[in-house]
Amino acid sequence: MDDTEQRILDAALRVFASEGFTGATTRRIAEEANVAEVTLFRKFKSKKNLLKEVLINNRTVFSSMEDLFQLFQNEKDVNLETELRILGKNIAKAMRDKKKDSKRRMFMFMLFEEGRRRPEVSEALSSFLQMNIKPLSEYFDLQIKNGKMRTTNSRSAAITFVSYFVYTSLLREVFGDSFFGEHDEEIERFIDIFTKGILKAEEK
Amino acid sequence: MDDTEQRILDAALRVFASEGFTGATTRRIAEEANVAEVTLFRKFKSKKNLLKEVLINNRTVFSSMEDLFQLFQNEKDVNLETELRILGKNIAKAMRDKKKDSKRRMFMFMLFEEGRRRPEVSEALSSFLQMNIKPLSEYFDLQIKNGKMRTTNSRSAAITFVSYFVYTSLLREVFGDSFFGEHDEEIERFIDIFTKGILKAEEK
DNA sequence: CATGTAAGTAAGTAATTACTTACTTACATT
DNA sequence: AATGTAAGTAAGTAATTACTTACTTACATG
Repeated sequence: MDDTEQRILDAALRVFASEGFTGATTRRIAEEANVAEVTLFRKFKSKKNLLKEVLINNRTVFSSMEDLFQLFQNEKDVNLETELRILGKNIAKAMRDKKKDSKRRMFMFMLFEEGRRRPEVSEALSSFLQMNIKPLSEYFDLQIKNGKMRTTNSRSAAITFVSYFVYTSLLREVFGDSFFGEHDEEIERFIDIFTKGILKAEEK
Repeated sequence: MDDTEQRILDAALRVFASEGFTGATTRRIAEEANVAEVTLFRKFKSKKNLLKEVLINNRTVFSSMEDLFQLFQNEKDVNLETELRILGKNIAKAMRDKKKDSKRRMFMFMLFEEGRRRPEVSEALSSFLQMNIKPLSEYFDLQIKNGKMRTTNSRSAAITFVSYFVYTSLLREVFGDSFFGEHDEEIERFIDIFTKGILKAEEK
């Protein structure tokens, strides 16, 4: 992969993420990448095509959720609740630490908007989301098999889990940390509800 | 309220929702409202100001969640799980039936994007979200007091609940119904997890 | 040295867009 | 009949934007 091309792709990711597809200008992207605007067109033909290439370029990088799961592949005797708590905090940590991730998250967010109008975009988005949900529901299936988790639809459980993290990280992005309190405490509370439910014991 | 003004506000809501703020043109909005473009500027001065007025105009209408809760104010002896199941299905039904709601949801979605750049927008969005979360967590507080729900942070419970519905309705909007199965079944499964948790009884 | 390649510079085109100005039409109130 | 008001028509302005063309510079390779 060309260095100049890569720099343009990275810049495009950033600018698309912060301005949206319509709001992003090729001039801004070129500026961000430190190339002449014309170079951008020579390499990528059109703005539309650039978006497509950014998507392809980041397809593997987006699957960060998959990496997080490799942590658990070996450890077998750990408590499920503890494991999820660790997973949740790792996700939160990844979101906090890496500024790159914030850009990616916002880029994804932009894809939601753009996906409503452009089928190729929604397709790319769909396969990315599946990439997050699939390993998680496979993990849940395993836990059910191991008798650590009660029999529920594993995909529904995965969606519930992912919903929370997507939604709250979105809110944190828009409102800063003012909307919630401390990250880890909030996650503790979610995991508590997710694992034990909200009902009183005798009501079940 | 002026009839023409209202027609412009309604049209603006629709166009902002489907095109985003940047993508929406004043020409399109005027067309949708069946007025001359110049009328739009006479009444609302600028595109920015129009967005602001749309926000103000819809502030009360957005609080649909509040209405849904009035259903429960009187019934006291119903099972909490059943109640939540009904609430969930009502939300889903409202989303399915009313086409207006789809526009509002998409408008809200656009606000997330726009809110990152414009503080007035994120402010309006914040107060709207509070409007959804507040009655729900008050409801949970009541249930805890009545001994039907175990002691958890009611706000965290509300956010978990809302996360699921916001996220899945977003996905349905972008991907159609292909991403999930039947609406009601999916909700049943979520409520099951939300109320009972995912752990096996002996693991708690 | 000669040639090819990747990049920049500069200027420009055609379309779009938010917004303005000047004037007209239709209707309602005094 | 006279006046005010809310709307339309038409034309235009200044800026922006995606994208193009023509030419130049720098560098690497044969």
